[in-house]
Amino acid sequence: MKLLSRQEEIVLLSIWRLKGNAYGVTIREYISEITGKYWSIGAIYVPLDRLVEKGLVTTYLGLPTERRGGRSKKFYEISLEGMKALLEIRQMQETLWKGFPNAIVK
Amino acid sequence: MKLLSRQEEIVLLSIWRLKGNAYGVTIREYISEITGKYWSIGAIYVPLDRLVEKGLVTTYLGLPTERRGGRSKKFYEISLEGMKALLEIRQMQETLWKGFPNAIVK
DNA sequence: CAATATCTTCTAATTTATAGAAGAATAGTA
DNA sequence: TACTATTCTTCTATAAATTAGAAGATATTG
Repeated sequence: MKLLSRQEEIVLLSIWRLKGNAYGVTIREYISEITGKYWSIGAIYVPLDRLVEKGLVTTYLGLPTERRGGRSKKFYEISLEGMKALLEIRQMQETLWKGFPNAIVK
Repeated sequence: MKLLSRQEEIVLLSIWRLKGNAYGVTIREYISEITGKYWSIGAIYVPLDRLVEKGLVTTYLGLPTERRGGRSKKFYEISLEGMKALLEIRQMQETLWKGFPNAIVK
């Protein structure tokens, strides 16, 4: 299996953390918050679509809520494959980062 | 500053771990070993060049050795900027991964 | 119905990643 | 010296991922 890209990792972990409330808008908000950077709409939906295509996440449509407006929310969930991909990348990261200092020592 | 890409992270950490012995060939070997995957020559040198261009690593040429063959080795070192970029990405990762399980629980 | 709000789809442009042929430099050997 | 084997990097082309945001869809409110 190919390694997860950076953006795939971030998006997957966001879905995991948002639990049953992971859809485009909340994922984008969460990622902006964590990274402190601006993320365009496409920067969220494009990798989401790819993750679905690869089978790392699944989706289901939400029902109308009491809040005004919007198409049906498209909720995302991590599949078993997605969890495995995350575990794999974490293992690699732990190997790579082992022993790396917590601050810059000159 | 933009986030490090996956490949930039891997390459930077490889340089860090290889200390004074980080040049194209050893970096490629190390990354293959860590990831268990095949990496083409370009997959190493292209991101290396970009890291130099961005100022995250510096280079110096090695002198001929007793071993046969080859152009001068081009050694790589992480710059202060590079270390900062690594610390930044690690902090983000720790936030993202916090609480993630060690195994898949159904 | 018009106005407003919330969400997703789509597509184009930019940046990264991936592959490997070609070229360069050095040492060994006849 | 000439030639062969070896080790490394440069270069360039293609594929894939990232990024941006206009458009369109759907819902509520007045």
